[in-house]
Amino acid sequence: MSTRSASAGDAIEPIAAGSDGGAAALQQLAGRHATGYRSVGVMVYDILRDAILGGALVPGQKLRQETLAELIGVSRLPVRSALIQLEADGLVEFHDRRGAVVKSLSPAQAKEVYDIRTLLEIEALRLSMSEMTPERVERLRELGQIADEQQEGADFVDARTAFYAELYDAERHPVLWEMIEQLRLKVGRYVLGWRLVGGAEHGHSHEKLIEAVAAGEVEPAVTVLREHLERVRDAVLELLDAEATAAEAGAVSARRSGRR
Amino acid sequence: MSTRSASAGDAIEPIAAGSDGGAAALQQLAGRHATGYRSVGVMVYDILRDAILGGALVPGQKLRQETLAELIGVSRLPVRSALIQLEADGLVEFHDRRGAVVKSLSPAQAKEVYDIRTLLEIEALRLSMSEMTPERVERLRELGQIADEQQEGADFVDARTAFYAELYDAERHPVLWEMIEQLRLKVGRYVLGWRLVGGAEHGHSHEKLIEAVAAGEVEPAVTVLREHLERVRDAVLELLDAEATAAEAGAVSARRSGRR
DNA sequence: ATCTCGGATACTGGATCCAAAATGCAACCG
DNA sequence: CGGTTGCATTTTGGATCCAGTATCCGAGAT
Repeated sequence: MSTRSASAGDAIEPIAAGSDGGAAALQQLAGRHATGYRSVGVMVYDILRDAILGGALVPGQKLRQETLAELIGVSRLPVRSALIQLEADGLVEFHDRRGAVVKSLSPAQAKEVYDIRTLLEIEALRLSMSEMTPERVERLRELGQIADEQQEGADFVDARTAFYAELYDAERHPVLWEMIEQLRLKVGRYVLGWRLVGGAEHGHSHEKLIEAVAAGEVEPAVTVLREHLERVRDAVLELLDAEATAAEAGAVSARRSGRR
Repeated sequence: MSTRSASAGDAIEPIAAGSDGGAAALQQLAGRHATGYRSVGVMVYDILRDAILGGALVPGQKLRQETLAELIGVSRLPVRSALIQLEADGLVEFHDRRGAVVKSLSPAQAKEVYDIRTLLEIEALRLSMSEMTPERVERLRELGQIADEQQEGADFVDARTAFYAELYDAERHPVLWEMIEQLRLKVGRYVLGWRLVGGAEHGHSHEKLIEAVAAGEVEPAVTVLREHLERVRDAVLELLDAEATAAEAGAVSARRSGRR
């Protein structure tokens, strides 16, 4: 039940989050998700996804199917299903016969993600504003309010998602919305980290955006959105650099203290 | 060959091509892919992907795991893996306890796909052209030549993919390239159908595009690309309309002939 | 003493087996 | 005669079991 046998495999672990590799956090996540799921596979998917996004499983960490299965309390099979889905989402990576690891994002890739998001989200905003209604503006205000109140990981993500789904009119543009969601997922883990550091004055741009949208002023709204994305992008890139240096330092200290 | 004859004969027929639902074509595909795969799961994925793109499995068709497993000659487990991956690609759709069906694209969604592709591919072209080299132009000419020679289903897709990967500098922009690939996959099945109907004068725009790229004329190249995508989009939308009406007629005839 | 080769161990990937849920048919009741 | 409910069949989804392969450690040879 515990992770005693896991110590053998920890040697390769490049970035050590904790000594347990996030096992405790993973079990807590499993507990939160335990209630009333239709299929175990998607439950495991949600758990692992939240674990990666929440930082319990860090980039580069190897994911042993049996360990994960035991921690969550299911068989290895739904774990495999979940890992396959996560691979398609770009969150984990399979090495041929050596299992799966949490995929890490290079700074260049992160920049790409935000540049594409800028392109797509501005397009989505333009399309959405061309068919804006007072009802949607009202709903947008509510959702923005809710989003700003949430502080915690999973709820925060959900609230923000709901807000942007309404802003971009996800109903009417499902493919575009799906693309945007995919990109947001790829950087989700880093955005959460950023939120914890310096996302306080964040709500202000939300408000400016909503007001521009409500007034029907397309170009100002686009500008606010673009600047917001650029600000987040720069923050994420900064955080990535910090992590890279930290990983370097961690590798050095691990080499010193670790097995020869 | 096998895929071509299958799609040529039954391309218009939307549901249940014959009574076997593309079983024969699927078995032949399985034979082609049978040699030397590292993992059975990805083999099944490739087979099913080619089957859907080639038209052997038509939109709306239900995919029974056991049937597919028997046809390909493997167990149900790798079939499940493949179906999960295909779901992530947006090619199939899971209904809760009722199995998977081949996803169909509504005309509105197809239009979305092409609008987003226009956005992304023009961006990719601009980025790529800002760092174009004579070597890449040369390679582009070769790949364009190869692509125009291929007529058959799978090779045709591969050749085109290689060409665009070089054109958009996929190496240097992996995320952007992945997005474009995803979108191309979603409409792949319809593009193949279109290719068979009226894609003859298609190579000409390729040449114009290459020449503009070689000359470093960005805006002309962008225009050629945009017009090309719009032309393909319109053709696909036309084909989708034709399929929709054919489906209607097919449903009527099936009702007349009496199902059981 | 170090490098290489061979065996043992452990992990992933696949197959078979089992249970749970949904659908369709049939029978019974209103 | 029609509707509703219950049972049986079908099919997905999960667990356990098995085999192939890669990694790691130790022993032997140079």
